[in-house]
Amino acid sequence: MEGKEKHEKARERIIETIAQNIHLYGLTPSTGRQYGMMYFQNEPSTLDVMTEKLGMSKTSMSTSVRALSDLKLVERAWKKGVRKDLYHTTEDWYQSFIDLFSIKWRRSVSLYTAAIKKSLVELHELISDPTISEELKKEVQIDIDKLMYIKNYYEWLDRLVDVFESHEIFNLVPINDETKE
Amino acid sequence: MEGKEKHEKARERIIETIAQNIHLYGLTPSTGRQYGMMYFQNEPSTLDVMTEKLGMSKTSMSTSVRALSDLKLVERAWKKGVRKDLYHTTEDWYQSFIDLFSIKWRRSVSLYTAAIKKSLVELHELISDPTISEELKKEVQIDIDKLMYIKNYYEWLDRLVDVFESHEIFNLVPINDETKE
DNA sequence: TTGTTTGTACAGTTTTTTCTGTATGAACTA
DNA sequence: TAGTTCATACAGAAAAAACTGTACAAACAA
Repeated sequence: MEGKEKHEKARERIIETIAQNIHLYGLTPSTGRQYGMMYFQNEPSTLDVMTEKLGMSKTSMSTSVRALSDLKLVERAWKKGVRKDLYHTTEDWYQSFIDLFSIKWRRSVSLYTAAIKKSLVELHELISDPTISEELKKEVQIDIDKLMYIKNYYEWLDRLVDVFESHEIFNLVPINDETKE
Repeated sequence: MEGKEKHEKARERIIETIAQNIHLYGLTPSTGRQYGMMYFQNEPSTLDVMTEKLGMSKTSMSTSVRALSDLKLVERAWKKGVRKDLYHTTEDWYQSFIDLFSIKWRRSVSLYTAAIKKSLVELHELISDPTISEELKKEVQIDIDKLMYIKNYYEWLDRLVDVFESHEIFNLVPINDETKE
C-alpha cells in the first residue's frame, strides 16, 4: 500500500509538529500527539482507541484528555448507543487560541491584582507611619511606584483579554478566507 | 526593625506572585524569583549578588539569567569600573509581553508553515495519482482541507504578531496612565 | 440483586528537568 | 609574563514530572 503509507507520512509530519508546539499550551508532546491523532480521526475517539493508537496507558489518555478539555481543545461528543465517552477536537482554532489566551492570562491578572492590592495597602501604611526613617520611606515610595506600574500593566492585559474574548481583535486582524465562522 | 520587615513582606508577596506566574514565559519559579529580586533591586545586580540573595549556586544564576535575557526580561548594564557582569530588569513590561508573544508564536508559525507546505505537496501528489483508490482520495481531500484551514490560521497568527510588534495593538487597547513609553 | 464495562484516584516507577560542584577558559591586573 | 577574577561547560546528584498498573467507584445490564 504505497499510497496509504505516503498519506500516513504526511499526517505524521503535522502531528509531530503539533506535538512539538503544544508546549505553548502548557501541554506535553504526548498530549500533543494525542490531540493530533484526534484531529485527523474523522470521528470521535474513545479512550480505548487512543490507547490503541498511541500505545500508552488508558490512565494517561484519561488524564491528558482532561487537560485538553480544560483548555477546550477537545470536547465530549455524543452518539446514541455508545456507552464509552467520546471526544473530538474542537473545530475553531481561532477560538481555541482565544480560550487559551484568556484562561492563562486572566488567571495571572487576578493573582497579580490580589497580591498588588495587599502589598500596596501595607506600603501605604508604612509611608504614613511617623516612626520609620526617611530613608526607608524613600525606598517604599519607589516600590509603590513600581507596583502602580504593574497594576497598570495588568489592567491593560485585562483589557487585552477582553478584546480577544469579544472578538474585537478580528476587526484589527481579520480572518481571511472563507473558513471564518 | 519592624518597618523594614513589613516592607520586606510586601515585596516578597509580589516576588512570589511573579515566581508563580513566570511559567507563562516558560521559565521556572526559581528564575521568576530571581527576576523579582532584580526588579526590586534598585541597581544592577551581579551574579554574586544573586547567589547571595537567593542562596543558589552561581552556575544556576548564570544559566537562568541567560534564559531571562533570551526573553529580553533582563539586560546587561554597564557601569564604569565594575568588572563583573551587571544585569537589570527591562523597564517596559508591555514590550516584554510583545517580545514574548513574538518569540513564542513566530517560531510556531514557521515550524507549522514548513511542515504544512511539505505535507500539502505530498497530499496533492497523492490526489493526482491515478493508481490510488477513490476511498483514499476522499480521505486525502479531507486532510488537504484541514491543512488549508491550519495554514490560514497560522497566516492569521502571523498577522496578529505583526500587530503586536508594530504596536498597532495599542490603538485598539491603549495604555492608560502616564506610564506609557 | 449480581455481573460487566468504563473512567479515574492513587502509589510506585521511569524519565526528564533542575540544580550543584568542579574544571576550564577568557578577560583583566600588575 | 604570572596571578586573579569572573562566567560558563559539563558531569553527576537531587527534585519534579510523566507515565503505568492496580484498585475502586459509578453506570449500566440482566
